[in-house]
Amino acid sequence: MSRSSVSAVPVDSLSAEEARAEHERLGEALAEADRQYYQDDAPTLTDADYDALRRRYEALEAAHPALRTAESLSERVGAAPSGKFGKVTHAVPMLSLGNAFADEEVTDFVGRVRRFLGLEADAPVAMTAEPKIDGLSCSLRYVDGRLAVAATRGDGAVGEDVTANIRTIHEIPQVLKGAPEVLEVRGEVYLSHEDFRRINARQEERGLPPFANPRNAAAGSLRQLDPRITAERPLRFFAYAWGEIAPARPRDTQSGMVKWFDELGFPTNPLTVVCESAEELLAHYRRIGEMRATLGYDIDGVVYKVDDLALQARLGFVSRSPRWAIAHKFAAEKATTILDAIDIQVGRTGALTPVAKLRPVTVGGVVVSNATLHNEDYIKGIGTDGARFREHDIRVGDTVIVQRAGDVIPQVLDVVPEKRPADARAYAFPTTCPACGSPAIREEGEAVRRCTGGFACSAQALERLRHVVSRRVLDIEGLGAERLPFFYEDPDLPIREPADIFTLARRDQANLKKLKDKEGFGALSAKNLFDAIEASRTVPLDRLIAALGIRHVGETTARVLARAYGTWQAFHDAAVRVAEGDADTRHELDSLDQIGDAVIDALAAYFAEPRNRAMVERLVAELTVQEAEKPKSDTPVAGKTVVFTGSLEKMTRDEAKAMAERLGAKVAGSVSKKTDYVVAGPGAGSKLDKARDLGVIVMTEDEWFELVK
DNA sequence: GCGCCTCGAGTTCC
DNA sequence: CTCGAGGCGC
Repeated sequence: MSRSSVSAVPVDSLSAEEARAEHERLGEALAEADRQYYQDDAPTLTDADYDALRRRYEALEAAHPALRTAESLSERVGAAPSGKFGKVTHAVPMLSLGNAFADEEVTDFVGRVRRFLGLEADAPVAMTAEPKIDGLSCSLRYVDGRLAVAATRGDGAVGEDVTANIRTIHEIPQVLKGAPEVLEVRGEVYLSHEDFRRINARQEERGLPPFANPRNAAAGSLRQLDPRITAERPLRFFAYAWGEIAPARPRDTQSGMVKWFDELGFPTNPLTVVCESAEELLAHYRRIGEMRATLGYDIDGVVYKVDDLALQARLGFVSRSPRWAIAHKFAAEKATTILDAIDIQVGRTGALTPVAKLRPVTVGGVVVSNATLHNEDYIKGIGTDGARFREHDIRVGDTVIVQRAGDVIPQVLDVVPEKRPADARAYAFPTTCPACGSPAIREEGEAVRRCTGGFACSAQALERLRHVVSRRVLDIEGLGAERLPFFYEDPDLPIREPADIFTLARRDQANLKKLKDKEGFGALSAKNLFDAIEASRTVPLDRLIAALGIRHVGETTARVLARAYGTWQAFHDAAVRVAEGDADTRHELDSLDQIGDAVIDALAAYFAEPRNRAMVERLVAELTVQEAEKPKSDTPVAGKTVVFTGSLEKMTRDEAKAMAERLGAKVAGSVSKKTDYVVAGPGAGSKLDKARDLGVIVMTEDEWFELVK
């Protein structure tokens, strides 16, 4: 049999061994064909032959699910960055939006915007309202009017290069007339209901499994390695946002920008309107809700944005999402099913989290079989659920109501008491760790029960490693949740602590290249893994601090610490000092924004433990740590610590803080001997007195503006 | 001391 | 995405 011919033996009549052999052979042939097609640009197979191979390969996996491993080609195509799509760093990050479900949250949002801007409670603020399309967000970069790069959202900072696939979308112009030198248009790629049905019919004709919903089909189509497949899928696009624009943005409102996109030839959503109050926004929300079923494409809510771009700039961002926009989601679809069991998972901090194992049920187009139960009290029904007191206690065997929160995360909402089996017993939450058997205790006043096993608990160790390699921390491609347990257990090349990741290649050399001979590993995947690890060896200080996994020190707090200390050595020394009980250092940390006793205690406890310190030393010895992005140093207030107090009249407190930080100053909450300036509005009290006692410079808002001008 | 806001730590499915 | 809790303003 030649490599490119396809066996006619029905896949389900093959033995497991025969199937495995054929699967492997086809995988190699397909990989080779891909290489020729993409790299050498010289295909040796016709499209039809390639498709036949591919279909046989997938049919084998369908009949023999054991073949569908992380190494499988079909997994590599829809899954995480496979190395086949290039990475694209967004010039301006693509952020996510905050959510609202109840009308009240929308009113709150509008109130928050007004308050932040210092407007009267009933002052009109122009806001746009537009349907929230349920597809994939994409950023299209045009240089000199030609489509240059198209990227998926990714983690918001770095996405995947899907330019070739985007070029197959007819609705997206390849060339723009009268566009600025650089223009990034952002919007949603989606599939209409009609086209979705057509694609699924074709999938079935070809004996392939149908897509669960239009969004999955759109995602699968956009992330095809083969643009010829994408071209068969009539994807559509709506433009609603932008990234970099140079030399200048031509309009000064959100609605004006969308109109401009329309003039440039992009599809824009016809249901976009400008409103002036929360009531008008809600009225439009209801109008769109009524039209939902007849729109012909999926939407999952309505997005509201402050229209004036100057106001958007003043409002700025909160951590990951803009303060000037919110997504008002439609109520999630609910379903009932039976709770078969309650599993306990152990997190990296030792937290025991109960997970509901459900009789599989379709909710919102996806089959759900697991759902979080949050904690011990949630199962008992202690506490409140919004306005209403929860009275359920959740028992194994119960019929439960499930929804996908924000249409994503499955959640057990309630039980149906009438359907409770007579023999159902109240759930007894374990008091020992299911992984290591150590006692699991609940601290006074805490909701979570934690395993006390610490270093002895393998579940915790594994979760800590998982945290280290995760995307928001060291982001090591090819060493994800799937592979880590395999390395953790491995007798030859174990990864038991973070430093082990970076010594892996060395140890492998010493062991005569064992990795590539391991099951599921080839020479290529071993090399890819080593390359990814090498690429992560240089880390920004904030990510390193986040990687330590200190309680209460996540992404944001790590960044605060990194900026405050600048270098690993400075941070490390401060942490050691505070662990030794140094009061000055404690005070210095306390003066940092958002850092208080709980964070300092956690930091001190971590560095007081010799095993942690040794582990960290070993890790840092393997890394090149980049100094933290220096705050601006060329402004009059750079490096100074400022405290705002009293009622500010020229700017809101948040604006004042954002402004000072932009200029490289640190904003502290309380006055200390480290404070350089106190900016006092009318009605300032004890902080002003303290500033005078300490001889700190006190100024008015006007004097502050004069200083920073 | 209370209440608001933000962050961290947990979670699912593709 | 949600919940709980820390930080901080009032």
